This record gives sequence, structure tokens and C-alpha cells, in this order.
Amino acid sequence: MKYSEYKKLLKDHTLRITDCRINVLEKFYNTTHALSFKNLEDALSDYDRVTLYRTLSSFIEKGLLHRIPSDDGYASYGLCREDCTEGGHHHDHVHFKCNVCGHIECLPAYHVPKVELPGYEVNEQNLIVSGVCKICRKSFNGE
Amino acid sequence: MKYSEYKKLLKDHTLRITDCRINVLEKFYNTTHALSFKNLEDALSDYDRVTLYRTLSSFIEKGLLHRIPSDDGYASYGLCREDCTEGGHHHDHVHFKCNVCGHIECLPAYHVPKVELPGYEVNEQNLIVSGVCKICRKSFNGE
DNA sequence: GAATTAATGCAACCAAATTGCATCATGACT
DNA sequence: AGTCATGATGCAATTTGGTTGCATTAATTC
Ligand SMILES: [Mn+2]
Ligand SMILES: [Mn+2]
Ligand SMILES: [Zn+2]
Ligand SMILES: [Zn+2]
Repeated sequence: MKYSEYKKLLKDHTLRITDCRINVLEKFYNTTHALSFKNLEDALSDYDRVTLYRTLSSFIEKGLLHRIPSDDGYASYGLCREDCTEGGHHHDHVHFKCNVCGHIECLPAYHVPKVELPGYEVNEQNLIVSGVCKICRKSFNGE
Repeated sequence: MKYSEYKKLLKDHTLRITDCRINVLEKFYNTTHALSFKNLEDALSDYDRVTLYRTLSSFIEKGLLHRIPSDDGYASYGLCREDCTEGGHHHDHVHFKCNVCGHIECLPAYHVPKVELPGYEVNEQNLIVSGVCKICRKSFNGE
């Protein structure tokens, strides 16, 4: 993806164009899995931790990223490829956590099946599946 | 539930019978929803934070409680009513988080639907549904 | 009841995340 | 381009949630 495209992406989400934000965006677009804060910090160590935290917050607020909670307490962040805006996020895809490589993936092709809970009002559903991812499985079997 | 029953419960899970543990158990059995650490700390302020943390850990390890991750990063803890032991937990029920009262409930009557992910090896599934719980809905409509 | 072993409380510690504030950069408007 | 208002950044300080070490106390076993 080209620099100007990242710029447009930021502009479209009413975010000022800065070095840090471009780099964070780039990192997300060049990674197939979701990123934890630690991942980001390691990859972009020339920016202050605080700045990275604030970048994540603003991206989430503006609908560029979504937070993916994990059972171990450490959240990851994934790109919103859907129509998320400042108004709110609209995700219903499955998240997968690999117990081998530790990566968390968004699976936009798989939607969370709607459960009916009589008496309750259901607003959102969040499904995290864990196991072994495609890549780790391959390197385990065939090599 | 009677004191002697809590004692038996602890004994059956190879845990020493102590004041703190009885009180924690009692608290869980007298609450319909899951409890966060904060909840516990507030309810049982005469015990040290460290002791409460360790009580939770040992209860989880011995299959008395299970940890329920939440999207906000703060876990809750729910009673294991199933056959969980030191060997491991076996849960496949849905968890519900009410956005009004903030409570998290275990819904043992509702099982997490199995999703098929070709190429992946699925070990565990974790579904958190959020919305408005039965109680909050009632007090909103009827009241 | 004495010995053994585990649980508790307190203080110290630690990592993750947040806040305040001065400085610097961006974008809007001449 | 130059000015200005506003937002972003970096650093230090602080807060928060949780853990560790260790001496004391309590529960089990015999
Ligand atoms: Mn996702
Ligand atoms: Mn549960
Ligand atoms: Zn993997
Ligand atoms: Zn409620």
C-alpha cells in the first residue's frame, strides 16, 4: 500500500497525518495477524510508548482498529475492514488465537452464529476460538 | 447453603478449610452473577488483597471457579457447576455481559455453537454475548 | 498435642497503563 | 508563504492491578 493511501485513510477518518500514525498503519497493513501493544512497541521503538498508546486509542475511536480481548488479559488490535466509523464498530467475525505461535487473527469470512437468549436483549457477540492456526499446523505436519 | 456443605466442597477439591475460603465460597454461592476481583475485595474487605488473589488462583486451579475474560480487560470469576477438577475445566456455556448493570452471567443452559474452520485445529471456544440482561430489561419496561 | 505443611498478612516490588505539562507539528485561514 | 489555533508528541511522574518474599499463624496428619 502506498504512502498517499495511508494519508487518505487517515484523512477519511478525521485524523491528522503524522509520522507515527503512518508507520502504525503501515505495520498493521503489512501484517496478516492482529498486533498486541508489545508487538507495536517492539516494531516501532523510536516512538514513545505513550504516543503508541494514544495512537491505538484514536484509531479505535475513529474506527480504524478494533480491540480484540484475549483470555490471557493482553488485548490485540485488528484492522477494521468493515464500515466502522467514529459512530461505532460493526464486527461480527470470529477471532482465532493460535496456542503455538500466539498470534491472533481476524477471520472476516466467518461470522459469529447468532444465539437466541430468550429474555435478554442481545447487542453484540464476541467469539474467540483457540487452537492451532493454518501455518503452525502445516509446519507441524508436512514441514 | 450450609457451612458444612462449603467445608465438604473444599475438602472434595483438596483445599484446606479456612475462614477466607469459606467466605469467598459463600459469596459466590449467594450471588447470581459472576464476580470480579473488585467485587470480592469490596465484599470481603477484612482479608488482604493478596489472600483474595491467592484464593481465586487456588479455586481456579482446583476446579471450583473459572475465569471469564471480558472485552474491557477485567476478568470475572464464575462457579464451576460442571465436573471441573484439578485436571482441567470443561466449559462450553455462553457468558453474558449486561451493558446496563455491568454484571456478567454464566448461562449454563446455552452452549457455544461449534464453528468449523477448515485448515485450523479448534481446541476451545469462548463466546461472550453482551446486551441487556433479564433484570435490567424488566426494570426498564414494566417498572 | 507435637510435627508438618499450607495459608495469611504485610511490605516491597513490578509491569502496564494513564496523566500533566511543556514543546513541537499540522492544517486552516489569511 | 506566514500566522494562528489546535492537536500530537515526548518525557517524567503517577496510578493501577497484580505478584513475590518472608515471617507469622493456622490447619492437618499422626
Ligand atoms: Mn477482528
Ligand atoms: Mn461461566
Ligand atoms: Zn500459529
Ligand atoms: Zn443488567
